[in-house]
Amino acid sequence: MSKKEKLVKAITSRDEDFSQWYTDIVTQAELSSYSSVRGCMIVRPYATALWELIRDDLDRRFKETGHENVIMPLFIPESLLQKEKDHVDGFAPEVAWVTHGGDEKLSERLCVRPTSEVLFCDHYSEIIESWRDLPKLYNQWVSVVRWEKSTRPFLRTREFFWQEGHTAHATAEEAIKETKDILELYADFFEETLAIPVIKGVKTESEKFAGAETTYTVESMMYDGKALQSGTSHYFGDGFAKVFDIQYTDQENQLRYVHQSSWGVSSRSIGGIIMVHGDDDGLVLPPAVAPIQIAIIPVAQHKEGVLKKAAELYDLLKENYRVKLDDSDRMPGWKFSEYEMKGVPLRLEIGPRDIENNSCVLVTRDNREKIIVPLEELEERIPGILKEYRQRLYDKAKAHRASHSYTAGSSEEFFDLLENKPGFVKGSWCGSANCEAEVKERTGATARCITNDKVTDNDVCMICNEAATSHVIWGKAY
RNA sequence: CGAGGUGUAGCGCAGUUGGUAGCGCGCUUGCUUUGGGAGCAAGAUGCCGCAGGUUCGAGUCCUGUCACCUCGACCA
Repeated sequence: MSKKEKLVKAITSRDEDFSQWYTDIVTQAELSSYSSVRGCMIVRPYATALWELIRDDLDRRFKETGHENVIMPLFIPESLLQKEKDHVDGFAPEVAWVTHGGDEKLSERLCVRPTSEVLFCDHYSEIIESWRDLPKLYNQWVSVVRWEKSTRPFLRTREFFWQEGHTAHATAEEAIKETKDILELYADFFEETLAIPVIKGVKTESEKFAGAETTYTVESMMYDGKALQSGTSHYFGDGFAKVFDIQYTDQENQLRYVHQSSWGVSSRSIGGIIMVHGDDDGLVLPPAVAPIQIAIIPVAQHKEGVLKKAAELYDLLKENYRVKLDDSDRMPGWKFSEYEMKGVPLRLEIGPRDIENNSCVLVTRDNREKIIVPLEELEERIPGILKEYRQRLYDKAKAHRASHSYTAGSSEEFFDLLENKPGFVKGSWCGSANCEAEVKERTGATARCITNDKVTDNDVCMICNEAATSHVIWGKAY
């Protein structure tokens, strides 16, 4: 079989039809299934394992930085949701309502949480009294519901899984520091753990979270050049505190409002992993979150000693890695394709020839390079091989982003790039919502984030030609 | 929620002017195979999305409805 020929015919080529490719991966790699509830997905065991690893990594980071997990109710009374105007305006159109308990109509309808700011605020108003109670660094791992019109597995579903951190601080400075620290935490998580390069920045007024003063974001670029908002961290100032009356007494016996932040990363990140790293043979998973890191495939397993040796290697490696020994009666070639489809970083082949040479064959998922390793070197070689593998994923994604990123020097160039080149376009902006809306109308692209690049006197708005106040990354988004 | 498309076996599909259900893959069992999705043989699997209607007779025609897909609008 030629190298160029697609090994797995079941997957549509990425370049031919990207969204069909995405759907194929999701079903073929057994990540999710459609459920009987429209817009909600079944997260299958493989994707659940992936999500658990993502969760564990983030959770460890949160706990290392002093955060505590809590669990808030699934429901929000309508009156509570109504309290903060911007917030309710932002979410009301897409909330699901519970109106009955059994046969009885509820005196007040309950919404299924689309996010939990108001629940945390309500709770904080009761438990915070003194400066000694601060800061409160809470997080929860839950699912939320937003009644989306059109849905796609992992990227947009009516119920999705996430963590939402909600913190309360004595001062604005402290809350802003928290907001930014979390942004850094998220960036590091995406880059190190998921090998996905991100751009950090601030959302524009029209793109920021409903009720926030400032929204920070990490944005990543998918293979098709579209952006995925991968994590957000919001600074609330004391806006919610004033509405929900969250006050504490400071060291001078003065009543003060707390300053708050909230931040979240969702199961959407799974969609990001698929669309950044995946290829025409299936998923490609970063080692840190791969449910199976090494797949051991015995070759000619009916021959004496093969399964025994494979089992020995399994026992050796399972101490430090998530290993799967596939001794099913499938053909070896079938197994190769199967674990490539599932994005397993490393395949270990062991057959009679290897046993004779006291070695085995390691194959890395991304480039399919075959490395023959003497068995006595196996344990010491694997960490380096996985490290280089992760680095290749990251470098490849970064190079792809670089080759699909542009800086517009003029208005014509700006609109031409956005209309004709998939990817990110950096362009200076005057700060007006009208100009932003015009870009969206003409090109479908939105302001992904404001960078902290310096603005000079020569920089003008790409839309209206007035003096620019910031540099913005523009792009079409999921 | 707008425009278009598709619903027939687990999956992908065929099914002619209306005449009573088929192919490929997968699944089960057995034998032979095993270094890139094996071969042969024997099996199993259907309220033709759902509800009405026309007809002696409907997968096929009509009406309604639901679901899914693609593209817009809205959004993590």
